[in-house]
Amino acid sequence: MLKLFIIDDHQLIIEGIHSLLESEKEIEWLGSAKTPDELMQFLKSKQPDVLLMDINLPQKSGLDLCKEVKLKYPSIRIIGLSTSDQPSVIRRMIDNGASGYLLKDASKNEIIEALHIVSTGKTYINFSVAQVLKNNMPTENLPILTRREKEVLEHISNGLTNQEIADKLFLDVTTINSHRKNMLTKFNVKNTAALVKIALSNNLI
Amino acid sequence: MLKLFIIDDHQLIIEGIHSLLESEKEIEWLGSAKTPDELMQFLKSKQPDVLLMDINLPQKSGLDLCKEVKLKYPSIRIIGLSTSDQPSVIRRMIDNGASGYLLKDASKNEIIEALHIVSTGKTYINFSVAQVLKNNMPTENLPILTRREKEVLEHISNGLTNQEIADKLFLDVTTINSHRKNMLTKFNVKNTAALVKIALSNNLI
DNA sequence: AATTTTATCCCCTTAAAAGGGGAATTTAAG
DNA sequence: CTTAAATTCCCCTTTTAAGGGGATAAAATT
Repeated sequence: MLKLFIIDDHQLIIEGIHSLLESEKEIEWLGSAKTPDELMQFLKSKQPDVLLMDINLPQKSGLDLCKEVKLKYPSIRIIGLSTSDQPSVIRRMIDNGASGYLLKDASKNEIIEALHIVSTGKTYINFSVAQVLKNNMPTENLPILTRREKEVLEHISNGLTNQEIADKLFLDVTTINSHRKNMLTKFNVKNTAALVKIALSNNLI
Repeated sequence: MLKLFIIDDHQLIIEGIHSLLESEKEIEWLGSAKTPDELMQFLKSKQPDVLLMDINLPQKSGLDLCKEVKLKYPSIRIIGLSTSDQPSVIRRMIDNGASGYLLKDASKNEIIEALHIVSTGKTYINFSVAQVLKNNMPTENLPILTRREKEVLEHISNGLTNQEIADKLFLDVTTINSHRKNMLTKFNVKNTAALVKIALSNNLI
């Protein structure tokens, strides 16, 4: 009996997967959560064998949540679930302790297969996901934004100037300027417009 | 008996909804499509009463597809389905002939309710969608970018300076600067970072 | 045919960001 | 504990964008 729990902010997907797996005798549906808080609350009392996790959660990034869950409950296997097929995200998800990755265009059989493989401790990568990863092995090393940088970048993308951001965060203008320059260097771009574009199209903010 | 067809590029959602509605006796599942071509092919032979349509299709925008289907088969009721809750998209979807709109965080019951309401010719708007619309009634009229502006903005988002864009398009720097300033005015933002963000998150470039 | 939008070019001024350094303290990681 | 990374602050100069005007010709709409 494979105990399964799912976290996704979309009710439809939760119900859909539930309904899809209902007929599977060897899968036990432990329940679902729509927010990270709900999930962590549930895990206190009961732990699934496998956790299906949508990585595009509104409140918290799946990356962070994955790390958090793995830290507290190392025995839980996590399968990332998403529509996006950005290699960087997939790779980072695996780095953060996920045992597998499924795109939402997977079929019922693929999910079931993934659940079983993962529950035995192996890693499952969807075929199409594997393709994406393979084609991007050499390239695609996205810089990592620190917490502060992310915060600053968010304000930048909302049109605030260095001075305004500084006021808002109770910091010096030069500090904000430093962060800004650091990010430009990190991403190897030469102005804010390009920075915002890269960050947005990689879901970094 | 309500004949239902669904188009969505995600297998999981198709199967999920199918499984979800299987037990509903008054709903007849006609089938599903993953691409606009498949859909149009199917419609030649058979027409559903209600068509559930994901508006974030990779090939073609749901907006256009909706218009196309409605033109050829006016009797088919269309319900837009998406994760996004951008008021502009929802409104344009309705403008293009959709009879309803569901967010993917709707529940089973909401879907069933929507299907029935829509099939009688009425319009169904999800509660949360309605909220979004209401809060954006007066505002939310996205400016329209001209061909040239779009071209310039694309270069801006790639990090080119006015001078570089001017060189590339064989124009004067002041021209590019004019376009830039026009766009800032149009979108009511005060710098390029915010401009790029708005444009990207509304798929304008 | 008349009007509005688009696209182009021009002026000048100010504000802000980018570029190029350096350095001190926290905080996190090995 | 020791090292590395993150966060903070500072200097200075140059480049670029933003703000506030205006003008003209070509398209596109009405």
